Amino acid sequence: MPTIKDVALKAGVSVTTVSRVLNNRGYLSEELKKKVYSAMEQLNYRPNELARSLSRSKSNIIGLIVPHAAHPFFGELISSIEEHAYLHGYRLLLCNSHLNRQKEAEYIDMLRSSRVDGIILGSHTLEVEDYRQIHLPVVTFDRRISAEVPYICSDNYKGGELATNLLADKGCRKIAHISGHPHPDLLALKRLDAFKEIAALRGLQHIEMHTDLHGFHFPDYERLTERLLEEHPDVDGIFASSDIIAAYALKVCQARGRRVPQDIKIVGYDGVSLRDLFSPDLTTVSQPIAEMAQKAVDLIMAQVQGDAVPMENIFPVELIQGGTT
Amino acid sequence: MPTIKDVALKAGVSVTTVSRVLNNRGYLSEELKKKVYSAMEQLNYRPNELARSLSRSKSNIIGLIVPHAAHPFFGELISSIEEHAYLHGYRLLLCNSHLNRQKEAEYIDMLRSSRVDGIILGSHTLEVEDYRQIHLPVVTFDRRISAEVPYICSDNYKGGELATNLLADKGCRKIAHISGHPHPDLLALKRLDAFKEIAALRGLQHIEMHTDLHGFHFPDYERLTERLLEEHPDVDGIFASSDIIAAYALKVCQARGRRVPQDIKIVGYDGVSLRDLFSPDLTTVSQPIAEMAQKAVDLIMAQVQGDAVPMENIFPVELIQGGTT
DNA sequence: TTGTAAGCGTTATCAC
DNA sequence: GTGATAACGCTTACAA
Repeated sequence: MPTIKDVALKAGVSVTTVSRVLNNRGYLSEELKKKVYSAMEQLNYRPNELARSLSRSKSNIIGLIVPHAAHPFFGELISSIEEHAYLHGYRLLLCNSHLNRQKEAEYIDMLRSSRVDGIILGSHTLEVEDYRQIHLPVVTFDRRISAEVPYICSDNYKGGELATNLLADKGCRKIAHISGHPHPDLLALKRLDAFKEIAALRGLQHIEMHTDLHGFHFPDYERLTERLLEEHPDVDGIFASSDIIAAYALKVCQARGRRVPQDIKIVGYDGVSLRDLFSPDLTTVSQPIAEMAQKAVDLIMAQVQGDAVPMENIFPVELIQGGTT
Repeated sequence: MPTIKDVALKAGVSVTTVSRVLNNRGYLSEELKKKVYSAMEQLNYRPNELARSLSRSKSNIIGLIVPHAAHPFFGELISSIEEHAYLHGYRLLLCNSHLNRQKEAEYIDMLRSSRVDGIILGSHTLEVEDYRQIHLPVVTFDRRISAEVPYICSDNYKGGELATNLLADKGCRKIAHISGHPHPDLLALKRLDAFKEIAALRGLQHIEMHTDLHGFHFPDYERLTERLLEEHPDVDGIFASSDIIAAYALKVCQARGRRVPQDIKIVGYDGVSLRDLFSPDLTTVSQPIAEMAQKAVDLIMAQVQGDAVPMENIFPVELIQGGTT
C-alpha cells in the first residue's frame, strides 16, 4: 500500500504538505491541493489510520460491549449506536460478552489495548470494582456503576407504572411480573418495584417470576410462563420485562388455549420493532432506543473532549397499545 | 498510559527484552520473565495494539459489513462471527450499510484505511467492479463477486426444493413465494428457481411476489401478504424466503382468519432462533449459521496466511418441521 | 506557504 | 541471551 511518502514524492512536495492537505490544516494554495489530491488519486492512497491513531493518541474507535448481539433489543441498540458513531467519524469495535464474566473482563482489557476512545457498556457481568479500573470514557446502559460513570436508561419506574396501571385499568385481578434474573444493581429492577407498588395500591394480587440464571436462555421464558399458568391458573395479566419475554408468554398462553387479551392480558417492555410481528401485536412500554443510542455516543465524545457530562440520563417511555391488552 | 519503555525501566531491562517477553519469542530465563511480568503488573501495563499493528503491518481486526444489524438473521450471524473471531484473537469492526450504496462504499474505504486484515461482506449493494478494488482478503455471504473471491452460502436450491416439496407433500395446490427484491446476483435467487421448478414438476399453481425496493422495510412484507390473499384467495401455501417474512405472512393470515396450517401452510428460511417465538412454531429451512460464520472467519485467516481457499462454500440446509405446515 | 525532524509505541535486524 | 537502533506511517512543533 502506498504511504504518505509515495504521495509526497509523486506530488513533488514534502510529507508535511501532504499531511496538511489530508487534514486541511494551515494555509494551502489551491494548486498545491490539486497536485496532492491527484497524486493520491493516482496511487489510490488511503491514509493509514493505525499510524494516525498512534500519532494522535486518538483512535476514533468506540468499543461496545453487549451481552447478546442476537437479541432484538441489542440488535437495534447496536444498529443505532453504529449509525451515530459513523455519523461522527467513529468506528465501532463490537464485543459480545454472552454474560461471561471472564470474557467481559478480557474484552475490557482488549479495548484498552486497542486504545479505543471510549467504551459503551451494555453488558454488566462484572463487579463495580472491576469497572472502576477502566480509566477511559465510559457510559453504561441500565446500570449505575459509580458516581463518576454516566448511565443511560429509560424511565424504568414510570414504565412499570404504565404497564401495571394499564393491566389494572383493563380489569385484571391477578397479575404476574416475568423477568430474567433480577440483578440488584440493574436499574430495570425499578420496573418490578413499580409493579409491586402499583399492584398493592390498586388492590391486585401479584406474583413475581424470574429465571434462575443470569442470562438469555430463551426456553426458560417459555417454561416460566408454563409454570405460571399451572401454579396460578387464575392469573389474568402479565407484565413481561422485555418484548421477547412477552412474546414467549403470548405463545404459551395461546398454546394453552388462553385467549389474549380476553382471558389474559400481556404487556411487554422495550418497544423493539419486531413487536409488530406477532398477532395480536404486542402491547409494550417503548424505550426510545435510537435516542438513547445517540446519547451514548454523545456522552463518549463529550468525555473525550473533556467536557462535563450529566451522570443521569433517563429517557421517557411510552405505552404502545397493541392487541394483547 | 505506561509504555513498553516504562516497563523496561522498571524491570531494569531493555525494551527489546520486554517485547520478547510479551511475544514469547527467543530464549528467556524464567527469572527475567518474572521480573518483566511483575513490572507490567505493577504498572498495569497494556501493550498498545495500535503500535503493534503498525509495526507488524497486521491489525488482527476483521471488518464485517452487514445490511441490517437489527435483523435477526444478521444478529445471529454477527454474534457467531464475533465469537469465532474472538477465539482466534481477532477483533471485529462492525459496519451497518443499511443497503445504502454510498455508505457501503465509504465503509470499504474506511476498512481499508483501518488496515483490517480482511472483510466479511454480508451486504451487497455495490457493483462487482467496486468490490474488485478492495485488494484485501474478502469473503462474501450469498453472493458470487468474482472467481477470486470465496463465497459462503447455504444450499439455496436444495432449500427451495425442500420447502416446495414439503408444501406439495402436505397437499397444497396453489403456492406462493414471497421475498425481498430479487437482485439477480444474489444466490438466494436459487430458492426461487427451485420453487418454480418443483412447483411446475408437481403440477402446482404458483405465484411469485416480492418487494419493489431493495431493502428491509418490514411493513412491506405485511402488505405483500395482504395483497397475495386478496388477489389469490385460494392460495394454500407460502414459501417465504426468510423467517421474518414468514412471520409476517403468518400474522396476516391469522389476522385474516385463515387457519395455519389447516387453511394455509407456511415455510420460512434461515432457521433463526426466534422462529420458536411464534405460535405455531415456524416451519423453516434452516441454515447452519454458526458454522457458516466460523467458515467466514477461517477463510479470512487462511487468506491472511496466504493459503489457497475454496471459492465455493455451500452449507447443507435442514428442514425443520414446525407447526405452520 | 512549505520543509525538517522528532515523536507516537511497538517490532525486528543486527551486533555484542 | 540481551541490547541498540532502525523501521512502521503518520502528526506536529519548529524552522526557513
